[in-house]
Amino acid sequence: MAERRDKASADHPFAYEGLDRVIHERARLSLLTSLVAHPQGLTFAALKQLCDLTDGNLFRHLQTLESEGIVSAAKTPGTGRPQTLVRLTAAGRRRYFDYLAVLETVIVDAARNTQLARRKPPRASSRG
Amino acid sequence: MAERRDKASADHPFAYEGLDRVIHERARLSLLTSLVAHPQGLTFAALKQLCDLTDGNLFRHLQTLESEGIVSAAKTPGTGRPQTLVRLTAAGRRRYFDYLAVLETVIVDAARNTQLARRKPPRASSRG
DNA sequence: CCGCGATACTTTGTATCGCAAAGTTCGAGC
DNA sequence: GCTCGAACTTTGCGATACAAAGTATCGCGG
Repeated sequence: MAERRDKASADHPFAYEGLDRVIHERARLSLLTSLVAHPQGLTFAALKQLCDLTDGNLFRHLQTLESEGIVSAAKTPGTGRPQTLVRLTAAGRRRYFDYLAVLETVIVDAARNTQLARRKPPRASSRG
Repeated sequence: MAERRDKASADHPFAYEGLDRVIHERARLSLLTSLVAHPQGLTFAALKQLCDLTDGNLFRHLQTLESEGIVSAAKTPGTGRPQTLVRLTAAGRRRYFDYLAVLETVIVDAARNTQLARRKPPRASSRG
């Protein structure tokens, strides 16, 4: 049941449509992996350092992620210098893990098919 | 020069600079995964079907991959309709697996860090 | 108090690149 | 011979990643 999208997968076994473009981008993948490791949130500067991004680059990607509801940016309301604290939302975390699952599929596919390939190409996907 | 990269990795643990932009693109990742599974090569039409790509799109990505020496495209020399047979080169296969290794690192990192995160966020602010 | 530099964030411009629609060539069928 | 269709190829548009430059605030020294 509920194999509607699997139908497409069956027709196009290597399409990997589940690879969200929003998350798949290297910089954003880095950011999200960082944030997963720090559920209490990370500052702008910390993210910049961890992911080796320039200011503008980081800002742009954070904007994208925030507009998608994947991260939330809260500015410290105190009188001191307002530092943005970036956190991963629940939906964002779920979406991230969903993406990771697809990545694992890619890796498993590659590994399994490589096994077959190394043994010998018996029949090259005759039917599916 | 190459050691500098490791140094950078140490400073920026989540940068994942090893994620080759050429391979990381979804369509090309699909193509390479397909080709890994079919060392005898695949035709233009087969790749189009497997990866669910349009003609122009497929052509463009094959161009990119070929110019990088990742795949080789050989046209059937027979008198019949010349069909391009695309194969993964040895260098391409190596590069692909190198990329996959980095992907695995991402997944492992995420999984490990998630373990810590799932235990519980002990204190909201890391440093006071 | 006022300038000076540093830090945190934002804006803007460019160059790249993914994507698909249209074009071209070749073979098969009528 | 002409048409239809499949296999490629070309072209143009739109999105976006990237970084350089700009703005605002804080802390320090005069």
